[in-house]
Amino acid sequence: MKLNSVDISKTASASSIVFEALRKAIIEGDVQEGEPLRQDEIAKLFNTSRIPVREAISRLEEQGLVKTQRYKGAVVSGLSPDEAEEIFDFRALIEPEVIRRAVPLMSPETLETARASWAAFSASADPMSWGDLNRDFHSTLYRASGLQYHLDVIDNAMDRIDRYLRAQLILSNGMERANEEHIAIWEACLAGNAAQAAELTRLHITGARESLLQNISNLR
Amino acid sequence: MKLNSVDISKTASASSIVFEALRKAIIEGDVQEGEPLRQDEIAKLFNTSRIPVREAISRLEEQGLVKTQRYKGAVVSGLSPDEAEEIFDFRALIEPEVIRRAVPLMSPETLETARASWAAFSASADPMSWGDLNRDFHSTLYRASGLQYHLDVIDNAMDRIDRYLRAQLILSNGMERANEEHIAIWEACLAGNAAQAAELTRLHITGARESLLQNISNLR
DNA sequence: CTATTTCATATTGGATCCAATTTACAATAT
DNA sequence: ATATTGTAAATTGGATCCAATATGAAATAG
Repeated sequence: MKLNSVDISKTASASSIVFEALRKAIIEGDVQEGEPLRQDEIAKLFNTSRIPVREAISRLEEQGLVKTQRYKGAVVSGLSPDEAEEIFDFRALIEPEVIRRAVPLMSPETLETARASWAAFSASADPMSWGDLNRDFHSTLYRASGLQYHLDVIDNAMDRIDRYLRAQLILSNGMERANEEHIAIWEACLAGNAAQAAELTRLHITGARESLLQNISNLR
Repeated sequence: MKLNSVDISKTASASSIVFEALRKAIIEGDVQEGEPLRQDEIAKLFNTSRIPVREAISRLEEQGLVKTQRYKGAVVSGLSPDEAEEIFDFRALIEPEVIRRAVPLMSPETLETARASWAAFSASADPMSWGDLNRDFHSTLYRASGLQYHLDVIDNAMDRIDRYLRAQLILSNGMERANEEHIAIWEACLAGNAAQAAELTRLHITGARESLLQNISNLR
């Protein structure tokens, strides 16, 4: 029998749909930090009951994206400058190592996909899409490493600072600079120079950190 | 007014109690990998309804400790040798850096607490407590860094391999070796030699990884 | 006897209802 | 007027009930 099949067991539950939507809204800054998440309100928005909403919120808390207090509810958690700096330090430690191990494993398809990402990033005039394209570029390269745990951890770290990174891309010509650095990283990957790709990635991250810290007063 | 007060808002909800208990049972290996978590059964054990159990399970899934399939339920997730190796690699990357930054910040109290941990570890004849004392020793030292995000990430990584680490301590005289290495790390910290503490920590982790990989067939 | 098809049971996902707690505000006393 | 107390609305945590799905055994057709 020939037939386009989908694995029904993988269809999303209400709670995952709510979780993904809230996660996206939080990391993109659509709900401000400190803003409370009202279960009833969210349940109505998704035309569901509060049960899946509560499951979604407890998952968000486990990811560090919200903080809850008993009988008071959940608020979107923000980051102090120190906390943001710490997460940039963390990324600067782990991402260079991941790309270093990824370079020898990169297929032509990987490099082509990454090239398409930075090309789209470079060409896009829409600041709202910069964040996504930036993440696509890096995660495409990292994925070649096959280091799933590292990738998950990086994703969580990115989620926590996504808002600040987007702000940083808009401010202070961050986007132009990121673009040049992306091209340099990509060329190092293409050349198979793992050490250089790692070092450029490290500088890319510490550079973004410095730029963000300088601008942090503007963001508050 | 003078009165021994407790912050009632911090009293645990049913779902956190269930979450903590399941987490402990899983990382210590009291529930085997692959074993299903029946909501009803757990709810009865804790004399509660399935609602807090489900919240607990969804949090465990977010931590990677269980995997759930829609309408089929949750099973304790195991690690392939490759996955375990990856997590050791991850630890070998991040923990040396954390201790390196912690050393200059260690107070006499920190060093004393850590000393007490390795002394208890060294003196304990009970294999079941080795895992806890081992974690206490390292986390006491790491905590001095004040790097909360790093500490959280390390805790998650430790949770994922805790079972294997415990097994490894029992097998192949892992405990004696760990003990000697703990003392060496502690002495480097006492001497304020951050670089050495970092390198010894790295060797401590990669050594445990090698030993575990050699024994991994025995564990399955 | 084997393969397929009911069909009953077990289990999970979600909706609705109730209890516990917080919050905002009016009422009261000093 | 100000501080305290009482009260009602809002909100969350949990229990119970119902619906959707999976599982496994009995029934049935070949």
